[in-house]
Order: sequence, then C-alpha cells, then structure tokens
Amino acid sequence: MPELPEVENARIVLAGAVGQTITGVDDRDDWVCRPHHPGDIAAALTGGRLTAAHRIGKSMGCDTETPDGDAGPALGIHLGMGGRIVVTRSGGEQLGGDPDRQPGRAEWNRFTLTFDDGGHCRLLDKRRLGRVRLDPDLSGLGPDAQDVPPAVFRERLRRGRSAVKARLLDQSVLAGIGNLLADEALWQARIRPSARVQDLSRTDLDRLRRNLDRALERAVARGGVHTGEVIEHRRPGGHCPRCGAEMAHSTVGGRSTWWCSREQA
DNA sequence: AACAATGTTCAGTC
DNA sequence: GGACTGAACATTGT
Repeated sequence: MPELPEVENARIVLAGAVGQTITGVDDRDDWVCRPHHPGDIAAALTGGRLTAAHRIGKSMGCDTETPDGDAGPALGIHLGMGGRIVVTRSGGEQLGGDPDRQPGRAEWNRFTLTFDDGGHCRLLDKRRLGRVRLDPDLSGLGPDAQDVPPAVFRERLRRGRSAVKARLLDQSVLAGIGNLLADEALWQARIRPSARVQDLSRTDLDRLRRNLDRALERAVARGGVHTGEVIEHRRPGGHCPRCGAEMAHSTVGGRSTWWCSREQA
C-alpha cells in the first residue's frame, strides 16, 4: 500500500507515540533491520524517548532523545511494499492498521517498540520488504512530491530522456510517488506514461504537476492511493472511467502500467 | 503452479 | 562516469 499518502497517514499514527519512553525493542528480524544485527537497535534506543515523527517521500522516522536529554539516533522506517504502522496506547486504544482496522496477523510483526506506559508501536509487514534502521541516509532523495514549485518540477522532470513515468517513479527526482499514483496522475493529466520527457511541453509538465498535486492531496485525505479515480480500472478488460475506451497495459519504467488508449495516446 | 504485487537496490549495458 | 534497464529481494494472493 505504501506510497506518499499511505506513509503520511502512517506518520500520523507514529506521531501518536511521540513523547513515549522506550522500555523494550524487538529487532530480531535481521532482514528488516539490516544492516544492523539483532540487539543493535535495542541497545541504541532502550531508555530513550520519541520526540518527533517526520516523513520525506516514502521514508519516515522518529527523532529520539537519550535518557540524559541529549539527541539520540534517528529511527528510520520504510514500509516497503506492504508495511503498516500500528500504535497501541496504554488504555488499549489502537491507531493505524489496515483499512478495515484489522491490526494484522502476529507473524507479520517485524519490529516492535514497547513503552513505559504499556503501549506499543509496531511495524507489520506481510511481504517483509519494509525496513527499519538507525540514522538512515536520505541524502539521495529528491524533494518531497507534495509542494514542489512548478519551476522546480519542470526542471527536475525534464532532465534526461527516459519515459515520463520512469521519471515520476525515480525517488531521486521527486520523493514519494509510486506505481499507482504515477498512473493516476498521468491519467488525470492525459499524458501517455511512455512519453519521453524531452517531448513534453511546458504546458504538459505544468498540467501534470497540478494533477499530481490534486491526486496526492485527495489520496492523503481519503486514506490511500487506491482511492484514485482510475485505479480500479487498471485491470484486464478495464475501461476509462471518463471516455469508456479500453485501458491499455504494458510495462513502463519496469512497472506494470495502465493508461487510456484514447485520451493518453 | 505460475505469475504479479502500492518498493528499493544492485549488477549490468550503453 | 552518468543514465538507464532488468533482475533480485521475501512473501502473499490470485
């Protein structure tokens, strides 16, 4: 599920744990916690306190404070292909979970913080492609896809010769856009995903940016990219919800791609 | 059983 | 060296 909108909602869940003091850390999943070893993250964080929850693109994390009140290591979390954050408060109140508010099966628990008031913060990830690490290097990320000025968007996107969708998916160009959001924004803007960036006009790029902004805002508000208008029509036999033409399918930028065969010609 | 899946990264090729 | 492509990664669902 996780593209920028899902991660932003997960960040809000994570923020529900800010202020808590960490009494225990389960970091035994050495794949999800790589390159750390079991116990490394526990040693770094136990006794510390969460002080903030932030996000850039699809990467999020917490700032921490040591028991002495000094700045502690940052706890970086990436949800990968299907991770979720669930926070349980001392009273048993649960924040997060899947769209049906199911917490997820216990064996999908990949990482857990336990707090002094009895609450928990968990990463659940059935596909196990999520990641937890201390002080992650985020220097390779481009600006967050939310709130990119038009001139910056045009300049960053137009560089190179690849397909426009491949540019949108490149996290070093803009951070936060994933496969579904890219298809949605390109469909809204009526631009073919395989169009080469050097062939797009300034008007095309401005229209794409506006539609991307709108798709992002809408997806954050509605709880995920799956709420996009064209998403449910990305399937064999699907039709464009605007004009009724058949949806076309192929691979662009290494990912499964759907577009309107008429409007995005 | 074979294949695709809302993501990232690494090994190749140009 | 930079830009770009495709496979690999771990696991689940169809």
